[in-house]
Amino acid sequence: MIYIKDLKNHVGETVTLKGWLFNKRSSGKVKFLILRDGTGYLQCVVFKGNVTPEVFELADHMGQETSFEITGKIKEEPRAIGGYEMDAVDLQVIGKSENYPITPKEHGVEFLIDHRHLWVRSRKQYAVLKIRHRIVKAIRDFFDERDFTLFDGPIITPNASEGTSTLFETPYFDLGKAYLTQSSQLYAEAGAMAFGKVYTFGPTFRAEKSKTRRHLTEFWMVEPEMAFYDLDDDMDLAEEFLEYIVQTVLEDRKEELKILERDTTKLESVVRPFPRISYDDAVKILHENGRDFEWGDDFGAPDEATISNQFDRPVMVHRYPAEVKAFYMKRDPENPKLALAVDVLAPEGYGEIIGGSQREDDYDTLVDRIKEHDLPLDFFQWYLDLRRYGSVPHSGFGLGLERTVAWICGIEHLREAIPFPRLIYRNTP
RNA sequence: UCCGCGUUAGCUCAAUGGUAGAGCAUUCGGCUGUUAACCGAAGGGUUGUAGGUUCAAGUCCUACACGCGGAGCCA
Repeated sequence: MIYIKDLKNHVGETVTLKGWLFNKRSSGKVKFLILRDGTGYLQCVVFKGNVTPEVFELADHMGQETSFEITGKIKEEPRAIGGYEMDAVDLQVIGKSENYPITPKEHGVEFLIDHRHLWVRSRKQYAVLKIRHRIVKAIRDFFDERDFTLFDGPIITPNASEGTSTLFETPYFDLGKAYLTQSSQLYAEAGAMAFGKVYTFGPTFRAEKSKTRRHLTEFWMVEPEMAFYDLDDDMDLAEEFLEYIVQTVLEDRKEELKILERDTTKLESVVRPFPRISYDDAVKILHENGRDFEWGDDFGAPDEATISNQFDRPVMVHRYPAEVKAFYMKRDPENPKLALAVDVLAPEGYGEIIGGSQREDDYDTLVDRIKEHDLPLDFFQWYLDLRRYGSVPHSGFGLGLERTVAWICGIEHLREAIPFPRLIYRNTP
């Protein structure tokens, strides 16, 4: 099987390619069929004199997205998309396509999501999902090369790590209710005590009634967890990690970034060191920019945008008021009102892409925190075991895959960053 | 849950309260180098639903449904 991406090795040869009709133009006795095969696009030229009358007639009646097999000689052609072109001598339809809904003109969001199963064939969606795949591979490579062990958490969980209000619920045989995971972090902590450095990578589920371009009910998250790392070590890793992902995509997915018309200078500046500012500094920035903000609150989306707009690369905001953060985060020994937490805010208003912290490693303190948050102590006995048997300082963070994809691709909405988005009012197709 | 905007041809959108149109798609015709090709023609509508005001409603009013954007919450 020969694919379009490999045509540079077949110049001058007569080859047979298989794919779908992306677009078609004609001019009297010459027809241009744009073939799409999942690896690229190729303009196939059908001259009336080069093919049988039947084939020429057939070329005229193929609808958009018809699947077909075409044979012809490959030549270099700077005028054509991709730089190569085929002079066709034969053509065969594999599966016909009539009245394909997604035409080469503009469409609205609702229509496109209704046809998501077809929309992924479009050039821009194709580019986004190719980049998503490269990001996933970069994530795995990064941790694998640094001696992290993949240690996935369960999807079905018995309890909430931070309360049950935002969880999807499902009946579970005689045990009553179970929930879909909203984070594998607690399980990753168990892994870190076994393997030293681990990461989990999988889908997570949030039943939050968020109806914005930055939210999905099902999204993918990668969560590294490291024994003997403090908050500074955690931030060092997060910054190296983001630089690696962005620079890898810049290097490896130039073609796709071009299709997306991404301003790559905004990505080229994503190199270490990233600015690190405390929550207090961030509040100062908000006040200097005329925002009404009270110390102790968590940042809203417009606040995050104001902060991240001060910098040309991701900014790490650390040491948040403990009250707005999760129970498992360790307090700052120098100021017990603060949690040793860090959020990484992406540039260009893409918001929080990483949330992390140093974890509470003291048994008694953790028990107090669980009680303060009115969480059921019974459920956390296994988690407390990690503090009973050889507890160590440890840290980790979670990176939202779709937000990272959206940021790197420069797309408006998270729904385009995953093949089949799940939103509060949509679970089809 | 709250706030704002929207719903007209298969799609994207027009239409002072007065005969519902255009581009794309489709079908037919023309063109030997097109790049979202172009040119000509044809078909295609219970204007989201239910009421109301008016001589007259796509347009004004009310309710509902659905969609989009945002807030809160979060990755």
